[in-house]
Amino acid sequence: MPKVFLVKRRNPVAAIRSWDELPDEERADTYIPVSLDCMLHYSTEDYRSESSSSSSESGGGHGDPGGADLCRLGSGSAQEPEPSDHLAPPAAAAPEPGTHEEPGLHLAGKRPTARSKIKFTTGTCNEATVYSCELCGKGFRLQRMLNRHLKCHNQVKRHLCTFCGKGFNDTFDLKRHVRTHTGIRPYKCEICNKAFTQRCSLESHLKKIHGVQQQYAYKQRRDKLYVCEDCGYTGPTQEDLYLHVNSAHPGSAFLKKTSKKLAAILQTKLTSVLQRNAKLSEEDK
DNA sequence: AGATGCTCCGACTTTTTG
DNA sequence: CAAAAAGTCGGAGCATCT
Repeated sequence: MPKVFLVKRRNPVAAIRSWDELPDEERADTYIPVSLDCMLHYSTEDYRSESSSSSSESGGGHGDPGGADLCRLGSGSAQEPEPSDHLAPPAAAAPEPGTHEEPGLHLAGKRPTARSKIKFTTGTCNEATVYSCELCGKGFRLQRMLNRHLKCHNQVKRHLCTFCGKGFNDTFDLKRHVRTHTGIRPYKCEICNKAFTQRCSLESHLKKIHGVQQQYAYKQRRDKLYVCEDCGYTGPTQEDLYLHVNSAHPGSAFLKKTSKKLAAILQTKLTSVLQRNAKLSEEDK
């Protein structure tokens, strides 16, 4: 099966550099507001049959599936996922794929074949409430986790790449993807200067090529890297990045997105720095 | 105030390409 | 086989809604 999601070429039409500047309706006209309907029409079997017959279209779009309506709520011990139940053949009422009018389905590609990697998270929380997915039986401790998981089953994706049109469920996924278009590679190997878009790629490179094993405890947070998605600049702190963007990319969406609280703090620091610099330059005269 | 949604990021993983 | 790209989940912070 050809790899359908690899970015091969840049869409010459897409000239918009920053997707964040787009309103929701433009960056994702395929977005379907939270509603149960779209998912009730979409059984697992439909999903699978579509997957198997999927064209070479890219990952296509998911949309908000409608949250808790699709979950079964129960205790962890009494509510084990029942995959066979969830994977049962589609209800007869289920429409032919593509027959129900789902806005944006024209853009929504077919989901790739179901992956084998299934992580069941219900096993360790017997006493806790578990929200389980009606489609695949996965369980989640938090409803918001289930809600997000449900997006994986949906064909409509909210976040579209302005370069190639590929859709993603998560803004971060889109951000990560866009780096393949912009060429920004924040993670550099200090030994050979080779750069990577993802930290795991760098760590894999370090281990396999240079035999350098990163010493991180399980789930230990690495030093966060603050990346300017406009030019690839990386800074050690958010303040550092803010200062950079403020001076180098005044119109950047990053500045608009920075929360007011944080922006106020950073702006105060920035102002004091500027004042100090001005004072120093005056003293030099 | 609590619930919920959105966003962000790390982490682990798989799949495909060259 | 290494690298690239992507799928997905855990967790957290913030904003908005009820």
